[in-house]
Amino acid sequence: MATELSSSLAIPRQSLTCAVAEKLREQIIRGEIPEGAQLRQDAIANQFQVSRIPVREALRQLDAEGLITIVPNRGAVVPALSPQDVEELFTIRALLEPEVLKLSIPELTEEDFENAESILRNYVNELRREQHVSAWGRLNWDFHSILYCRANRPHMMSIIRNVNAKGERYTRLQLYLTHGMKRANREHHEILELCRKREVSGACELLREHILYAGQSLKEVLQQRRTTAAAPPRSRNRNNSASV
Amino acid sequence: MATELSSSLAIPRQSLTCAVAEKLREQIIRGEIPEGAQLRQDAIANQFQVSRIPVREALRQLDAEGLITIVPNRGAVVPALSPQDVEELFTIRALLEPEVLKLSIPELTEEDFENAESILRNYVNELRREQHVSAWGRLNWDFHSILYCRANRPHMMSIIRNVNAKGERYTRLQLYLTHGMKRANREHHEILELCRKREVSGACELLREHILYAGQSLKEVLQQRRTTAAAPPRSRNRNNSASV
DNA sequence: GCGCCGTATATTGTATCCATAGAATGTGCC
DNA sequence: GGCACATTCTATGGATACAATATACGGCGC
Repeated sequence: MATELSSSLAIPRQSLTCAVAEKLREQIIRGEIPEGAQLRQDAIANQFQVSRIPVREALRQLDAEGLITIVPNRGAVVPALSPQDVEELFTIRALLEPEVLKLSIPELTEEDFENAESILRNYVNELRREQHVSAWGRLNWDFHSILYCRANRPHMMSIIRNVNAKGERYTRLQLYLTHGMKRANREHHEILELCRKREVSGACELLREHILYAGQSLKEVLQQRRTTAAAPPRSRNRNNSASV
Repeated sequence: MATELSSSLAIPRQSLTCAVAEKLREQIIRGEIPEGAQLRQDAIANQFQVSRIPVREALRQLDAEGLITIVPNRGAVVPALSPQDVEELFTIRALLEPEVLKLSIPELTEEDFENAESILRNYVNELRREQHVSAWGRLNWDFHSILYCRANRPHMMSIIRNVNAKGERYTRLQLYLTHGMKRANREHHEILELCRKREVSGACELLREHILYAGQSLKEVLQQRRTTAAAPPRSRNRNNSASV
């Protein structure tokens, strides 16, 4: 779906900066680089076998995207989002995405529906093997973005993609910790069905609720986790998944 | 009002990259760097008396913000926005800004109102001397952002600021070409009055119409200009401000 | 124990050099 | 004369070395 390399022509072989930014973005989204982690220019340059120039440019780019925070003279870190931050991100999604869906539904093609269904099947497959948690987030985004693509609103899509990227670490958390996968899957099927029937307002409203529910339950998870984390370190060193 | 050097404390003296990005951003927004203009690294580096590295990083940053477009191996250009693009930007504003205003109104203080009024007074002053067209855009944004600031929604504010920045060149055009200043000024006063009365829904609805109207009239201006521009270059070389 | 100072590390910025992609230019051929 | 192709030129993309600076850390004296 996102492999536009398939076409043999038009291969403007992206710059190293873009490649590094993409790799880092993915690592951050997938949680391989945890919250609060410092991003050392030298380490990254070594890891990708490039000089520090592309790395520095990539970091500036990710900073502008809001995925990392560059504090002057102290380097870049992956910011930890507060429950309020997360709620805000989901509120933004709940505002923008139904609007785009509304514009997109009338233009969706049968091929789009099939692609979306194919993703949902993958979703179910991945649901059984929990080790691929990071794949969930990607499939989640792929599903949503397919439904939006026909709206032909590049600026909105760019914003939505960015907001999703910022929150995707947490989306995965919500899917994982609250067993939200099944509910998400059911809602995805319902939304897709409504799109097929071209029931615009119904689909948009359900999408909105779908996003708001995820945001709300995630916020609760985060607040709970925060209070337990803030509590005195009882002997219970639970099987913590902090580094995931 | 942006001279935060005044405060003796908290002077994290921004990096050169940030300074260059800020200067370029301002030049682009003010239209001093026109649409389609190439941004040469060497030229910029010379202009600001810095090496190319901070310039390159600043360009990446502006690219991520969507203010410029970097084409691999061909450098950065200021993209020309189509009427559809402009309409989309204003649609986004019309969606987000009333939402933020809704959250902000209950928290607005008397001081905020006075600041907003002060800006509106400046607005009227600048209205008389048309040479300061570039100041209009800034005052416009300042007024709007003051009304939103109490919503305490950093992510939304960041998006709104960015969308405004992308469209501000055109906002100025609208204010200038359609004599929209007077109408904008009147609507601003009305919005402010409704905020004072804490009439949330009224203020938000008026704000939404205010934005949509500006977008619509601007779109018409652009379409008209496009068709006339495509027409043979009549002798009319009006007191053009194209290079401003 | 507390504060001060020096060192180590990482970022920030400069200068220089090289490779290469695009564009412009020039040349030859039909 | 116009078009295809080769050459040249310019600006970007990237590497490397080096200087400057700010932060963090550790030890030292009081």
